[in-house]
Amino acid sequence: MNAIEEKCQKKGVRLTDQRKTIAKVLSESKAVYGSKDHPDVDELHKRVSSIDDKISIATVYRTVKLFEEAGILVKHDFKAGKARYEINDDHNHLIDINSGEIVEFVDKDIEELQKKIAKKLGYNLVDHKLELYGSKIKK
Amino acid sequence: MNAIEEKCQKKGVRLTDQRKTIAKVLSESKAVYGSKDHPDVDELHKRVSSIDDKISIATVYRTVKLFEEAGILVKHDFKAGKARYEINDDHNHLIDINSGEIVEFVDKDIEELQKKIAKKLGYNLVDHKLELYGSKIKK
DNA sequence: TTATTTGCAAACGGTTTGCCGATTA
DNA sequence: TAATCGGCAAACCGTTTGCAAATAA
Repeated sequence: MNAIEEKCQKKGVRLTDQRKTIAKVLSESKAVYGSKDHPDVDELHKRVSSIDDKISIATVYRTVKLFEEAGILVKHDFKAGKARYEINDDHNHLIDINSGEIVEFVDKDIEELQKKIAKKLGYNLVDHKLELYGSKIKK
Repeated sequence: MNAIEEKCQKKGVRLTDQRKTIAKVLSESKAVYGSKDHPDVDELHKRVSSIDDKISIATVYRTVKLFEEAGILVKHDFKAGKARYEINDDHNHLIDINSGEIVEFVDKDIEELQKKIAKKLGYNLVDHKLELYGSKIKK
């Protein structure tokens, strides 16, 4: 049983065959595709179909939304149009404006600074989204 | 002639009556609605229609895209579904998760930090998007 | 005059949903 | 068994686009 299935159980989310398959694909996503993997629903459906080709895209949509509401996945709209998903695990993204490649990073300092700024504005920081867009430095 | 019209001229964007009207609405947007104003296309169309009710929503879509490509407007997808626009002027957003209210802010420190992080990852920072989500601190 | 723009309505593309038979707990 | 889920296809909704008439330069 993978991490996603465990979280489902904890939250009382019914574990169907389809959901297990989707959870499996998501859990393996990073391992197989590296840290740049942020599949959209179509891509997920493709991967899922290679295991069970009877799973409809509607189910992928429903599951992905379910997992998001359960806090298992995060949804990104790097460029609106197609949402992309990845396992919830707090970090930020740097997007290569030329290749579209996504680099993940975490930075303690920026996190602290954000909290401080929110407080100054009279808010408790609940969530944040930081995306950097850059071009590769040539050596 | 407002700032948007000037930029259009500079960029060789043809100034039609419709575009002038939309530019006017956009220029006045902040003044009238305050810093929390980030209208979507529908809202823009409504405001524009009160001046000239023959302007179609297709034109608003086309114009808004045109202005964005000219660097006059920035497009936001705070929550995907409906894009929202505002005059291009670099700052960040804090979004009240309860009321949806948007607070704008700038912070030098965070800007510097972002540049540094990008560099460390091997990139030149071209653009960035920072959104904080918070809940009001009660006093 | 001539390239561009606009309004209209139809098309598009990602996402959601109603229905109903299938499945889970 | 009762509640929930999944497949299918149709609906949805924000956005884009082809076309012919109107307009800016």
